[in-house]
Amino acid sequence: MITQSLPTALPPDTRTRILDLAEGLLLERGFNAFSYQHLAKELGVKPAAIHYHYPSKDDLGTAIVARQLRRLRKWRDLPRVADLLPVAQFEALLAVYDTHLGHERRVCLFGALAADFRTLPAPMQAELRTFNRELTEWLAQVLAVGRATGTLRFVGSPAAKAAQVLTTLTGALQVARVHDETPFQVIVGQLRLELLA
Amino acid sequence: MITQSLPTALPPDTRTRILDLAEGLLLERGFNAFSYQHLAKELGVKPAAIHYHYPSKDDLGTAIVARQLRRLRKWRDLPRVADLLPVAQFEALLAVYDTHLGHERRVCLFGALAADFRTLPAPMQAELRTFNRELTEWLAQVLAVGRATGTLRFVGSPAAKAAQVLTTLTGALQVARVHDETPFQVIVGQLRLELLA
DNA sequence: AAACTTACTTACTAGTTAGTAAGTTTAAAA
DNA sequence: TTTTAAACTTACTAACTAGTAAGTAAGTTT
Repeated sequence: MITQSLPTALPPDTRTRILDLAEGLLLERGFNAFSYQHLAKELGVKPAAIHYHYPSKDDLGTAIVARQLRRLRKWRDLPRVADLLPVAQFEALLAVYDTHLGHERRVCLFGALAADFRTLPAPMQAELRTFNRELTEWLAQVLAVGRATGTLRFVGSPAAKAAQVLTTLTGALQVARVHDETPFQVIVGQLRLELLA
Repeated sequence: MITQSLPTALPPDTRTRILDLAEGLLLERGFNAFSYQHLAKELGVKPAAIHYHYPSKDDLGTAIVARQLRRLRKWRDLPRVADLLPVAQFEALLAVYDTHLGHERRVCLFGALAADFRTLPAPMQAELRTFNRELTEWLAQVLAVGRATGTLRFVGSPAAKAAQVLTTLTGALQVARVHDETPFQVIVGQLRLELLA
């Protein structure tokens, strides 16, 4: 047996460890609920080390959103996603949201930042708008093809339905945080019931 | 013409002015984005005056949610709401969310607090859960009667549909904040299209 | 008139925040 | 071998945070 080595999972450097931890805290507790001190203590470095990699908290926040945007584009264009039939693409999207539940009931990026949106630095706002726009456009396309091929069923425009479905998923993760996983499963079940032809 | 005097709109006392301002800031910028200093400066009093009325920020936050819960119950039981037909009750609910758009594009209480939920004091968490549960139960009843009388149309259980619709409305106000009012109108239009028989 | 209450202000504490400047260690490059 | 650059630590600042304690002025009750 040959040792698997592509892609090699290198031990993440400090820069990445900061980003991972900050992203986790953002999605679990909100952007204003963690500080450079928290990050530093958890990572076993001094706060100034965080400033070395991300001079300001604005830079750190923007880096988090920018990375999520890169991930979205990469995921969307992956053959194992792009080549699926619309129904399977929709299920793949639901699986992503379902994953959040298993990770400390994280909300999605959009749901984590929307309420505090006006307190965010402008570059972060811009990245988040792009993130939401591209995801909505992708889903609209999936829905359009799905309806055209008779595997997905809905009334109205694909764009409107996409906006509605994504908004519902964002909210469903928030409800899961406030109560428990049950309402999330109920809401996703309702979405499937309505959409799958 | 007789001067209208019931209920008299007294100039609000400091206690109420604090609550009103804090609620506005909560819904416009998030719970962690305002301080006793902000409140005091805006109201022309000293921070200690706020502490006199609401000893801790936890107390203030809990008072905001508790008042919203009282308002919900009062609204729901108002004759001009309780006596409406289901379709009109649903439209009355949509009107409430629409009102938020006109007020600096405020999100709803639930949408403002869900992301930061774990950082909130326990009494605030409890009040918010009750708020969401009662609102969902109310809408489930409205939907059940609406479908039974043939004026509302949906598949699945009324409870599941109610959870889905409220979650969508919460998210729609958040999307409106991040982008503009357009996606909110699009999503609400989609809801009407699907639900109104 | 005396006692008490309400609604504050003044003055303070202790802790946290983001952020900076200067120095140190380590390893790679010239 | 010297130089250079990356990745930090140490030590600090200025501003802000919630919260407290003591005092005060005005009105209410007894």
